[in-house]
Amino acid sequence: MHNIKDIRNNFDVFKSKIKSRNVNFKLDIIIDLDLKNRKLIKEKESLENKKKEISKSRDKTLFVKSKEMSKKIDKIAKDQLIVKKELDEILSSLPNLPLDDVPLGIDEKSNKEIKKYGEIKKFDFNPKSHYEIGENLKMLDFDLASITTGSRFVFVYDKLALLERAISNFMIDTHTQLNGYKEISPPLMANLGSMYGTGQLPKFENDQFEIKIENKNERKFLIPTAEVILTNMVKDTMVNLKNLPIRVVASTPCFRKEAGSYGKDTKGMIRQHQFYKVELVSIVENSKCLDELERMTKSASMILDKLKLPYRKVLLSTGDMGFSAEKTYDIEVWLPSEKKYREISSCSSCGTFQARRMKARYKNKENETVFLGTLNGSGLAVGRTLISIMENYQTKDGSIIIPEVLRPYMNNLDKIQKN
RNA sequence: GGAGAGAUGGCUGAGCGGUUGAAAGCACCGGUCUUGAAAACCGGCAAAGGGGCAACUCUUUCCUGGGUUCGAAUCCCAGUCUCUCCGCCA
Repeated sequence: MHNIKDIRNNFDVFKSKIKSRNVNFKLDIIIDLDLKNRKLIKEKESLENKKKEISKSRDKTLFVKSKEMSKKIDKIAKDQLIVKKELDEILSSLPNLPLDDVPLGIDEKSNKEIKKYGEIKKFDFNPKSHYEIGENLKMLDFDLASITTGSRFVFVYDKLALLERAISNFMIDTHTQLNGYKEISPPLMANLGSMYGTGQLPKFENDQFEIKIENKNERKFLIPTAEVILTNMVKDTMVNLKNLPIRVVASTPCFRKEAGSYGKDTKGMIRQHQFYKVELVSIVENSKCLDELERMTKSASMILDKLKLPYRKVLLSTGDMGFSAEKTYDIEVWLPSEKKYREISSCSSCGTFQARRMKARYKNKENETVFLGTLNGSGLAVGRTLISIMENYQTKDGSIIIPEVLRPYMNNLDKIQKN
């Protein structure tokens, strides 16, 4: 959520930053609404003040007048509320402002590669896609999932299911033991307030799976990412400075409608309605967001280092960033079958953007109440990690070598092969 | 699902129609003392919004939304959440 005062004082900067995010919305209306809003507030408050005086005087002869004023106040308050609501609706649907070092661009083509890591393996055969490998092993079944559930779901069997579980456990252990994150097993549903807090609502409602609930005052959603729940752990709270930074990690299923991506990645496990993801969330003093972003990105990429998978770090452009982000690094892993890097993690600093929506604050050293900084990142997407292991560690006969760091998590199994 | 109890500032907790934005304690910040710290003592300390260059000032807020009243944290109605007991159940 944007601060109207900041917008007012720096409208041109605000305008150009929002524009850089490919929002075409006539922003000038914000100024109009703000002016109108403040005018009505002024009117209302002056009447309220007079009314208060009457009440304080306890002068019975003025009581009638006071009653009239109440009616007037009600009317103005109603008008004011309409204006305020319109203003808030606009402000809450505008994305965060990108930091100055974020490359300008309309999509991923403008992303800036920071660095490549690891070595791309040369195969002496034509590497297969993960879904070919999985189906040959009879350990992935997309057809069955489409019968029981629908498209973009999958059954994972046997040793491949074990591998998926191992990946998740390995990641959590790494983050808790080496990177200072605390493990959480959170609810997998979020209420309206939480969805708003992290920025999934109101703008991206049609990407969310909503749970049907009898009580229509109550809305619940399956989490599209654990970020929603983990970040909202500080919603409406005043965090004690000495408890910062807060670093938490959770492995959860994530649910997304993937509306608008019809025909994209329809084959395989790349883009599913349900997938596991290990999520990192940091809650920090707002001045420390950028340091924390570097730290978080390192924590995430450490996983790929340990798995010995080739990847690259990319700085996203203004057009490719998520709604709440002010700066985002993507980590992209090499997929031999596609002969390109694919996103496996996205680490974002949201600055105070989410904290404003959540009313999540702390008292700084000067004893002022200020908004927290929030960051989130995948550490990593489990499904896509599974894919990348299958593809990068495949052998000519269709088996999969288990990366060494995962073997302790798989009863020391070193290879998955056809039964 | 049935029966009760509750929701007040960062926290604990008083207040139950009119100088109550709200006692007290804790926490926090500043100071005195101390070689330093602790303790003790003194002082400060809610948020959001409006107006003002500023000092400052005004409005709103005691779970949420309605209502009664000149006036509501306090009274009435509806809802949400939390806790306790009973039932059912992983």
